[in-house]
Amino acid sequence: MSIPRAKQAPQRARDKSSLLRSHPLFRDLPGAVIEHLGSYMKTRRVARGTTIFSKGDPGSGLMGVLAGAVKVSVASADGKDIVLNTFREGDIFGEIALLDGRPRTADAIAMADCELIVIERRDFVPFLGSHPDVMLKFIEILCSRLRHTSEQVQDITFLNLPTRLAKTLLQLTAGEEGARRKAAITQREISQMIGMSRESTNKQLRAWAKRGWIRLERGGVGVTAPDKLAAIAAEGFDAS
Amino acid sequence: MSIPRAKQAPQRARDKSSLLRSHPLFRDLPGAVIEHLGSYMKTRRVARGTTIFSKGDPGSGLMGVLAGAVKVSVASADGKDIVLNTFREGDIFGEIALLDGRPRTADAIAMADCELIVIERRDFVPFLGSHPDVMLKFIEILCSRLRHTSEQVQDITFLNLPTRLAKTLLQLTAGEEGARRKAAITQREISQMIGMSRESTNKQLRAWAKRGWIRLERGGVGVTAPDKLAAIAAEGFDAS
DNA sequence: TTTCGATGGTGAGGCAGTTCACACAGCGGC
DNA sequence: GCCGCTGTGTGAACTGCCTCACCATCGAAA
Repeated sequence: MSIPRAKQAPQRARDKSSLLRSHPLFRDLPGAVIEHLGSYMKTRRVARGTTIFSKGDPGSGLMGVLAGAVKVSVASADGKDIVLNTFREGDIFGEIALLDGRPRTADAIAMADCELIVIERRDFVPFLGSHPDVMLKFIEILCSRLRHTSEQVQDITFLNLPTRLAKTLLQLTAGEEGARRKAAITQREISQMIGMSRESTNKQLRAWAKRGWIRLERGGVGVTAPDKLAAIAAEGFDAS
Repeated sequence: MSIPRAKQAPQRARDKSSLLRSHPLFRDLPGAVIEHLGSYMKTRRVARGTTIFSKGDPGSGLMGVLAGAVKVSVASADGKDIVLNTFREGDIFGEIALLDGRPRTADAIAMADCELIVIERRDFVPFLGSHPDVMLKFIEILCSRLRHTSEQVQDITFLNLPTRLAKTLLQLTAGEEGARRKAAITQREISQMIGMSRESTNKQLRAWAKRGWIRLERGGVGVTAPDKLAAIAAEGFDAS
């Protein structure tokens, strides 16, 4: 049984201004300002696999995820890929190019059918200049991104395959409980998130599946023994 | 012949308010504001090897380098170290904990005898709130940090030892020309910057020294053929 | 229905880099 | 002038992960 993907109509697609009102970035703003911003926003639907922006593009705007999931990754000369970050419903991304106006340094690709909002830099920057409180929120976001990326550097240099894989599986399925604890993602994408080869990743996944710690389906993974994975993620015990 | 280190009196130590006036972060501010900030600033001298702050510390302030050099690194459980960033004269660091008020996520260690300035968070945050232009500068800094750390992730996952080493040597000695092109740094520190073992790093360095591309001294490296290293850094050619 | 691309599964063999175990030289302190 | 620490140099053995070369299966498109 394979994991179903949102196809035509992404589920739980939320309204544009609903995202604005509920998002921590804008929650505290007066309604008139939200209206103002909303008028500058466009929405964009993209199918799974679509490239939303590419490395080297002039970084023109801020993106928000109304529905679906997006990965930000870079490709090496010889075809390898590494995922730098993933975003899902309610998240905002592409803020770096928005803020400093320099070209994008990575690709953004839809991991599922998505509905996105886009705010152009030329519309947003003037607004930002007159809203220091929003600037502060962006500073917070940038700080948390920096902490995240630093952690990724540490993980890559200090942890081995099983540890990184366990950690990533737990993150991917965080927030769900029991049998619902699953993620719709291909094994190739998982391998790119942990920076290992697809084959090695597959072998480790199978080993855990054999023990009943996870369930493998086409296009998805279910975590059945999060405690076992947590032990590996925390201690670095192998147990492959 | 070993590379001399600044001992008692760090060379070219600049005045506190001179740093402020000339630093891009504050350059455009009115003199009165600079005076105001200067009154909140303390200076701190630390010897090579001193821990300036540690992972887990409450992140209390912003640091600036008047003279010397600082590395920001993290240690793994089993004693390995990885350097996340290095700072030298005129640089500012520790801004993440300053801005979001969360604990430090890495250690800062003096790579040479240093003279630092410190501004406490409780003094700086109110100032920041009333100076949106300075907030914008910090946003720029954070963006460039993020780009730097992302590049580190890519380097670690895509490049091999010789390539990373060549790249790092060029960065370390950038700005100098000809025979002056050298860096005062131990091989252990280099190995921690590129995330490889000290032994492997040493072997690669020796191989290049034998070809006359670099000169090895106790506590330092001189680059004599930057073009050769650049070729390796760019193309990924080994030539070990 | 056939075909084809994307995904998942698996073993054999190779290699880059680690780990370990040294040895030796400079430099500061006493 | 000795001692001990830090920095460097080097080889042998080991190993985690990659690469390569397949095959099987599924789903969608033709």
